[in-house]
Amino acid sequence: MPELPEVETVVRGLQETIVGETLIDLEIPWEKAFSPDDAYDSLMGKTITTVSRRAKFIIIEFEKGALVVHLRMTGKLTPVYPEKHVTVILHFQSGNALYFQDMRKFGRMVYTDDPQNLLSHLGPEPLSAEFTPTLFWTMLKGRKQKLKPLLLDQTFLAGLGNIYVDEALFQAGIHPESKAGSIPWKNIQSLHGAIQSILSRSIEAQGTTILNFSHGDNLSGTFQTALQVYGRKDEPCIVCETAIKKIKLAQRGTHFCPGCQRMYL
DNA sequence: CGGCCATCCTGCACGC
DNA sequence: TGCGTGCAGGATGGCC
Repeated sequence: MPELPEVETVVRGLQETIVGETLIDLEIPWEKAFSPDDAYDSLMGKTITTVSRRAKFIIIEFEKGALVVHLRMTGKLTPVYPEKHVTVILHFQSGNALYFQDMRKFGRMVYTDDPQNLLSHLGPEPLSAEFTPTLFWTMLKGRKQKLKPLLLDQTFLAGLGNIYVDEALFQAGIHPESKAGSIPWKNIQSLHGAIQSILSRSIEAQGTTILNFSHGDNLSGTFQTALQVYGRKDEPCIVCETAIKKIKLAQRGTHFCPGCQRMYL
């Protein structure tokens, strides 16, 4: 499933392939994937000027207006025609096309005149200069909820997904059920560092990073080898050999080491 | 406010 | 072998 680093990789690819393309047709085989349904006239004949990312959203900007895309679990944007699960197709004047393929059909593409406003509810970017340990401390201060659900809240911090939250909390030695406002300054610094290093290492590993854990899907690539708790239920912790525990937290599978990750209450 | 839950989807694992 | 059941998850919205 695409997390922030995968989305960043997709965006970098699109910057090379679709900027300058002019839209001449729009096909929507799966209607729920696209909104609003009267966007056709606004988009036709428009040329793509930039492609960027905000959290896990892809922003495809035209001369006027933008398509904002969220891949959710299984979405892909590809210039190569996929046989199955195509939800939206952009046809360009050049003869090229961009296919939105999405097996589970959770992904969405929205046309908007004002992408900034559409995404204004999002919290800070975890890799931005703005997101400092001091800011993180301010954000956590006084918060009473459990740490992991808060870290997954995109209005709190934008871009972290389930897998990387588990990994960051392990790396920082903090129990996912800790009370957010009770984390000591030193450990906030550790967590901040863990979040940034995991995300940036994963971006570096991009070409080969495939984090699709849904059951039988094979993990290929390099970053999987860096996963220390996610998907390792009952296996020994790589640090202390305690069996990795899996619980349900905020409706999400949550992996942690009871030996290494301390609970702050 | 915090913590639940359902919803959307499909493919795969598992048990019988 | 084959079938039914349950699980996985990002984000939103509703409920208590």
